[in-house]
Amino acid sequence: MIKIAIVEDNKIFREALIQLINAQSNMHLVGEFASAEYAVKEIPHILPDIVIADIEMNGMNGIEMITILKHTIPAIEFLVCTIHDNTDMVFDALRAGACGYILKDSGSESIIKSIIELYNGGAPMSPFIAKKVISEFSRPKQNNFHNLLTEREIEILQYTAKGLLNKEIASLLFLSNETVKSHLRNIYVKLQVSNKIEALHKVGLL
Amino acid sequence: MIKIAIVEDNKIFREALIQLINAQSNMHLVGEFASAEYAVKEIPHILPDIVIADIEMNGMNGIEMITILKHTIPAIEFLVCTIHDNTDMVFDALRAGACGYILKDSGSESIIKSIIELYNGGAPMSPFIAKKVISEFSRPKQNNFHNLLTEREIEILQYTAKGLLNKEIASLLFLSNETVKSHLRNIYVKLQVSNKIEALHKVGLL
DNA sequence: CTAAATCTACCCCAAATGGGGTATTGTTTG
DNA sequence: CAAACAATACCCCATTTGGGGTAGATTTAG
Repeated sequence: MIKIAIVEDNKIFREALIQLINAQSNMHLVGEFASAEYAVKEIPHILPDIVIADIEMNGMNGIEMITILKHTIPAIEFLVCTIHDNTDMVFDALRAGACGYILKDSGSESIIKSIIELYNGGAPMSPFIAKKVISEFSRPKQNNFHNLLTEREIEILQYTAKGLLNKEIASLLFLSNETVKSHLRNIYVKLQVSNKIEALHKVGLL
Repeated sequence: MIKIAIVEDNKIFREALIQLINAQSNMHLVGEFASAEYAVKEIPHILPDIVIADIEMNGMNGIEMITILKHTIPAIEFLVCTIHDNTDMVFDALRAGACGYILKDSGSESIIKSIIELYNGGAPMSPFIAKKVISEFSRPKQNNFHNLLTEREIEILQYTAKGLLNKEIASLLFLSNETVKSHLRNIYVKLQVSNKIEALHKVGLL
């Protein structure tokens, strides 16, 4: 029996979800909330296995709610169910601790399947969301600054990112410290920054 | 008609995959390779839509192969199909440019479904793999250094991570530069490092 | 071939950072 | 309450970094 709570401020969608859950023999609805504030207060007492959460809500949003609840009771799994597939929102939700992210237009069977997958330790996502998430890993590889920076400059930035001092990089590459410094200065001009950490930010190494 | 190539050094599994693909009306097998070296040479000429790749192979492994081919022809999508669900291997594959990662014991239907999902722009993964990937995003949140560093120290490290100078942090927080420096020195001692970038590494902000 | 870009390396100097102290003021906790 | 911790802020001094040049050697591109 999977204990489920729903946090959704849209009444129509909330009612639909409730009906859907109640129709399942292996699920039990233990709470329904129309606001994140209310959910944050009550969920610690009812301890559901899974919380189905909307993100865009009046007052406290779903991300903040997940952050708080996940911190209080890490065992609860969150299935974000929203109309938005905005990239930032997806990653904010995942960082907050959500393990599933599906879109509201997914259809009933899909939602049920997602709940079960989540309960079994999986991470259900819409294919489109999954692709976004996966792409995040290969993104840093094909970066854009390869046009701007030379091979040597990138090499030196990479060692810089590891926390090495200029002189350490210099001995590694059999260069003078001054040469490493020269490269760094050229990098700063190209990236329009003025220190190592800013440079690492620009090229996505930070 | 989905054009598929297979790279797999295990003959039995390769034959099984070939039979499976050939049995599908909407798929067309355009190449089968028993080694990554051979695949790297030939695949650029046959231009499949999807390459089903093993990772553990004699000679060049699947990761290197994907890295090379993805770099040459970014349009090809890779479905990694392996017996290993080792964390490092999964992330290496994703970083190399694979968009799907399923286990060999997934079953025929599951493999077919994954190919179709990949072809449609999704990112098919075994639930267990998906969970690993998703967890990677929330991992940095529940870090261990909250016991070691004070609130103020974490705050200062966070501004440091943004590339701010000590004096900029000082004015932001209405402190003296010397105070910021003091905090940083205490941080260095606690983390056993000796500069900002190393410190950011230790706490996972880099 | 000439021009541009890259890699190398030096100069000087100022600013920022790191490492060693010490000290005052609260706050927390055993 | 005393001890420990946290936050603030100063001292001195060495090292590192950043910003400005210049310049030779090589490689690349027009």
